[in-house]
Amino acid sequence: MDHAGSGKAHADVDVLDEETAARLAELFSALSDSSRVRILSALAQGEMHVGALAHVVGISESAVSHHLRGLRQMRLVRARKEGRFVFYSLDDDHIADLFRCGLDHVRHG
Amino acid sequence: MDHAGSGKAHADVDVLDEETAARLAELFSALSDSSRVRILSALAQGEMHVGALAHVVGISESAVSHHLRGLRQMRLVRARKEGRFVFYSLDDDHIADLFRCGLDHVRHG
DNA sequence: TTTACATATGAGCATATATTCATATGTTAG
DNA sequence: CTAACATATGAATATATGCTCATATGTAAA
Repeated sequence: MDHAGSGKAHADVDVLDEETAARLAELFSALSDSSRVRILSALAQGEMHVGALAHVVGISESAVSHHLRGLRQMRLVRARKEGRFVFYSLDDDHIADLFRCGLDHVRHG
Repeated sequence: MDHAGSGKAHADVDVLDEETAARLAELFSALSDSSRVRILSALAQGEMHVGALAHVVGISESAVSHHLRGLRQMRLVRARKEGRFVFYSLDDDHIADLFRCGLDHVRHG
């Protein structure tokens, strides 16, 4: 009996289950594009509206909006309407932590 | 004078420069696939050879090998040859940290 | 109202990526 | 040597992804 009908493929190693792995991959996937990374790095300094983000990051407002949609759906950013502007900010400090954690590895890894 | 000829697009917000952003995105990109996430979660428990990883993760040895190549190039995993086997392990503890950091967000985020 | 502005969104395209298959390389056993 | 095994790798394919363009929605000013 080398494996039972449980979720684990092998008794002696417990891999992340497929669902958790998929969600984790999805999270990292949200950070796997340089435009999104720059958007988030800008938002790490305070809220900013779409047009300003586009200007600062250097891509079109449409592209920014598309990215923000994904980031919103993953609850990485939060939107606040003010007149015809929509200000975005990081949803919580946890995001910035994850961000810094990656930066550490990139810089002196 | 709202902007000089420096690397920054706007004086009052410093976005990550494109190169650093690209490297950070590349790092997260390495973790943006559920198969790779499961491979790394397995290696977090100790070194393992390719065939075992394939069995545990549930994808072909070829697919595992392709993934490991990318992970090796990004210095996320390290290879050790022993006879005809090649044992892989996480390159450093920093990887596991980044991993846990993401898991925290997924679980109680 | 009309006009201009700010953002959102769907379609289309071009590129990237994950997997499979076939094959190559390298190792051990007979 | 040959044969079986373990891993690596290139090609091909299918799917995913990022961007642009056109357009839609919503807000504010004239």
